[in-house]
Amino acid sequence: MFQKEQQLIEDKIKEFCQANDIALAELKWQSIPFAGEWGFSTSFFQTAANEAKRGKGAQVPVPQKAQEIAKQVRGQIGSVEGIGHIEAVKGYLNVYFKTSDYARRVVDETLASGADFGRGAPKAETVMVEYAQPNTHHSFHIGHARNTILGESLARLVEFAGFKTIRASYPGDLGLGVITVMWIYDKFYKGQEPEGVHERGQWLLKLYAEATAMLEKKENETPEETAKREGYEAERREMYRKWDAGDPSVRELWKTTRDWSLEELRDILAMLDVNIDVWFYESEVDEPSKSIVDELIQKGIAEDERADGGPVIVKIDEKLGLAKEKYRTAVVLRNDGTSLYLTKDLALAKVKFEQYHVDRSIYVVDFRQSLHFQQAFKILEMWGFPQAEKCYHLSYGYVTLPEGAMSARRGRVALFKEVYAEAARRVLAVEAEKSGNIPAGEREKIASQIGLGALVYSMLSVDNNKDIVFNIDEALSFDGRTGPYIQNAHVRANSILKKSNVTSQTSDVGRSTFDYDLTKQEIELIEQMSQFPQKVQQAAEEYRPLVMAAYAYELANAFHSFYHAVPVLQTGDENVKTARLRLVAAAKQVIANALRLLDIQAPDVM
RNA sequence: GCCCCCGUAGCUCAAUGGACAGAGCAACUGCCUUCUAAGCAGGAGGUUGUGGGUUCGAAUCCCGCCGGGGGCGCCA
Repeated sequence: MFQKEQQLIEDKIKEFCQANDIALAELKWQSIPFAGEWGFSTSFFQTAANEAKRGKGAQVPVPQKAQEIAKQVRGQIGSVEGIGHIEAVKGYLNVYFKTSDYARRVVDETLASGADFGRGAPKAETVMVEYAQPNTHHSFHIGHARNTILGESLARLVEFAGFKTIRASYPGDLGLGVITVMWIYDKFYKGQEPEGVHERGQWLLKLYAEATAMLEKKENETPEETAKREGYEAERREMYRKWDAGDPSVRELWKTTRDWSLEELRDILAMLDVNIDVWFYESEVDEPSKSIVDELIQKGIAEDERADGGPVIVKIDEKLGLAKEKYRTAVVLRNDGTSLYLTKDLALAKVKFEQYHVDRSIYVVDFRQSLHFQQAFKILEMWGFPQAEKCYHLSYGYVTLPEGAMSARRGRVALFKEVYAEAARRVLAVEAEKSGNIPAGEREKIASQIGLGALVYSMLSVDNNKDIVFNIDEALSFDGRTGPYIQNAHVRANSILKKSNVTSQTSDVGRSTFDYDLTKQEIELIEQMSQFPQKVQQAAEEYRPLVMAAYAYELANAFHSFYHAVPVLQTGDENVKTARLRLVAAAKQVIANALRLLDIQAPDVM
């Protein structure tokens, strides 16, 4: 936001150092950690170290030398438009803005840009973010929710940072797990169908758990039990074979049950305000992936061991001549000719780049699949796929329950839908006592916004590579560093504006000059607001919604402090009141923008 | 055996080469006849798992060790 001044000073520093034969290191600008005044700073430690290496002032310790240089530089800069004063402290050069100018610029720019405040300049690249890849014939649990929330927030960040963005979902609609559910349904539950989208979806999960129990080898099985289990297993394999061969009745059963799951998935994505642009399905890349395997065999990359009862494999390490195992050997086709997860990802990459013309492809998938993606991307490279290096696996930690890993087979899962309902229930209980003024009809909607805000924030305020132990009381907490805390700041800002008959949309409350003595709370708030654009870029570049989540809290925190300490409507001075109203409108806007990037709703009342 | 991730306050997490390692929760002290107390203000809490190394400077980078988790030929 203040590149012009920064550039000007940078030029002056360079000029000075050149004239005085000082080996200036690259200038890294950062904000000054102390609150109270705005500015930016740079240090001269590296430059001082450079000088020491050249034998100049070798006796002087680096920090002291850095301070000397900072002092000299400071003396040379003179006055710069918009800059109040400049200090040399502890080896740093601190450049301070004129308070009233800075405040006015931040507030004016925020109100002028509105929902676009912080948006990055358009960039030429198109980025595809693939997330929301639950398996069908299961139900959507809290682990899928983390994946979806992370992917959605990332997509919003990348898009807002200026990239053309395509959101892709890739449900796993085939494989042994899917067939397992179909097998038990066909054998024991044929014709049954629970009422309700979610009931039906969740029922399939129960069938899966039941089927797995039947098919699992038990200790101390009687010969009869073993025979029965082996019979079931043969039936399941046979069904898979029939699916693969395109048997009409099996395909029909598959289509029906698959739709049940997909309906549930679409409903959940709507709750999360996720709008997928492109739907890929494993079943659609199944056939194309097999021809890729043929090609791999022809090119001598893959080895076909099917004649000896083996699968088709790629000995990646061996082909690359690696001494240590790294990529290992990957199976790309079963001995019965059916494809695998890995096989399908080869075909999917091709579709993404060739059909959708993306420049970069991000796969949001938990860290346990790291080897899978390393293998997939490496095989693509060996195959001669030029965009292999543009594929990036965004790995994140997985979600477990306090009692251990979630397990669909054991029926030990925290279903998203149930957590969501519980969240809304808890908010409603709080609303009953605190929000008497909200009409009953509106309360429910707000309750789900706040409840979801808590849940979403708890997922995004942990860095990607950290596992989450899902504790419902912590995830749905409304106090402290939480989603509702940030939403509440938005609500309070709105409350002031409402009482003054000003909204952020009609921000026309007259011009303001901020030429009075600003309180430290106002200064801190404006400081936070001004950082939003760079936080957007950082979060998008690092693929880390956490950066935005942490920022949103800091911003809300600054607003709450301001709200408490600084009167707005009660201010006597009209000029001050006008300026503060504009500040509140601007702050509300930035909070809303930040929440939007986190896929959290910003209600006006709560 | 090989590879990946994690280890920071009692607990959950920030800080990714720079200024005194910061928040929240829990516990403690104050603040609602004043724009919503889902809030604010304050004190307390640390040998950043451990031993070396690189650097003017390391929670951060490199090597070793310890502890926890995950992955490693026909699951997804």
